[in-house]
Amino acid sequence: MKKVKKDDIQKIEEYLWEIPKSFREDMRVPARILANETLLDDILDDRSLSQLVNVACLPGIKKASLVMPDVHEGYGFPIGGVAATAHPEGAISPGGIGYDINCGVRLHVSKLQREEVENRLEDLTKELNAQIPSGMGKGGPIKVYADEMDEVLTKGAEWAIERGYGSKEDLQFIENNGRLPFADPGYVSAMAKNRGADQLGTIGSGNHFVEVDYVEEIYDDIIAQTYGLQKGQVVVLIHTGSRGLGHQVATDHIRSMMAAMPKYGIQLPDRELTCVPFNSEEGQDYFKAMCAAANFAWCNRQVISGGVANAWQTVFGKDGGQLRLLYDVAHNIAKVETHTTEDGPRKVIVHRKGATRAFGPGSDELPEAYAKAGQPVIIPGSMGTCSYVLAGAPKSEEMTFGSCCHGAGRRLSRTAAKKQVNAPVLKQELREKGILVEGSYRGIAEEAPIAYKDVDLVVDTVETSGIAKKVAKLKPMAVIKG
DNA sequence: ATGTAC
Repeated sequence: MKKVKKDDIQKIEEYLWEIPKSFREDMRVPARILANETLLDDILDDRSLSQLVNVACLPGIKKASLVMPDVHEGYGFPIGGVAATAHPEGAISPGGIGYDINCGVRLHVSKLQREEVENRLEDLTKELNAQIPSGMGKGGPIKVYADEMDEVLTKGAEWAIERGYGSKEDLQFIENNGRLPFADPGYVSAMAKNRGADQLGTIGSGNHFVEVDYVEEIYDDIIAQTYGLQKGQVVVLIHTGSRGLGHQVATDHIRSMMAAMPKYGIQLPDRELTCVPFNSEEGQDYFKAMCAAANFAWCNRQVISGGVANAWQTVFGKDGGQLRLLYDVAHNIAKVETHTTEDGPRKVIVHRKGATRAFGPGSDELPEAYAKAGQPVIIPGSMGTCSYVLAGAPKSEEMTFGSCCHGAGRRLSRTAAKKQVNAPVLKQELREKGILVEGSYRGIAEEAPIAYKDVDLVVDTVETSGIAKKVAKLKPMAVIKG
């Protein structure tokens, strides 16, 4: 396969680069990279750009194959990628969504200030760790079987709210109100349901976490006020997805799609791009299952919010107040949306893999309270650095199908990170910086700050590109990991 | 990411 070299990439505007369609004859659209030169140079040596070019070959892809500045290699598609295909006959590809269907983040805001929480940080960390199971394969206190699981898969976050995890007001602050209507549990295998049966309310491992932060800086006073963020305020960030259930949904449907592909005469440069027409039987089966797994993930994050609230109340009592949900947004998902393409406005299937929806002001997908501000875009950084709250801006519609980056983005593989990092030492270093970390040494090593790109650089790139606006910077105080 | 490899 022809490797992408710097000479093959044209700069088309500040922080926007293009690999033209002429680069390889199987490309159907150009490939575009949102990055500054430093971030671009970092990805020339790995497979990110080859994968980006491969995605440009998908049947029905519109306008361009895109990557955000936090891009890195993934299964078939790069992580940090966006691909929109023609609805209804264009491709749907599980690799464009990822194994962790509806991996996403939610942010809660507390009424407490940094100083008030700092005094009790040890206790709070212990309590969060006790309330929220983490780690590979770890189960939680709730068990959902048979009909009840089908209800979770259909209702999403609402299922948890009905059982006392959070309140009805939360729903409007979740992307799609925490429920995709096309979910059909009938397309989720018994094995997938079984793997998820005891995993509601658990964070899993890898980059998943529950983190306590304080607002270190406000960049946009008006939007911050709209979102209810103030300097010094303590917030809680939750990052997890659909656990073993979503993973099994991806596994099952990738397998059946691979078998079905010849029937549709689809040929692709990489078998990991497996896809079928969205409106084919296999495409619809996967889509319904993917929506169900997405609902499971929203339910999972909602149950975790309940665990966080319990820990909060235990440590701070009634005076600690509530943890209002600021927003919950997915970054591994496919959606049918209307966007402007080379055909004008039309329906497309937007694959976001390690990319966050970032709708600008005026979108009717936003809660009323945020209509003028734009959608909150939550960007978790790495463990010891910082995270950001951004607001979706108008240019995201023009440039990225209403999408933005999803984090700092890996620069080292998990294995490379483990080789370079001494976890006990890192844990102690972070403690000396005032950051308490609970998690396995393996998890801590794999997620070390050195394993990630510079989140400040990533965020500056998306802001300069105009797809999102900086609202606030969050500094970690305590992290619970798998 | 993931009962860390069909």
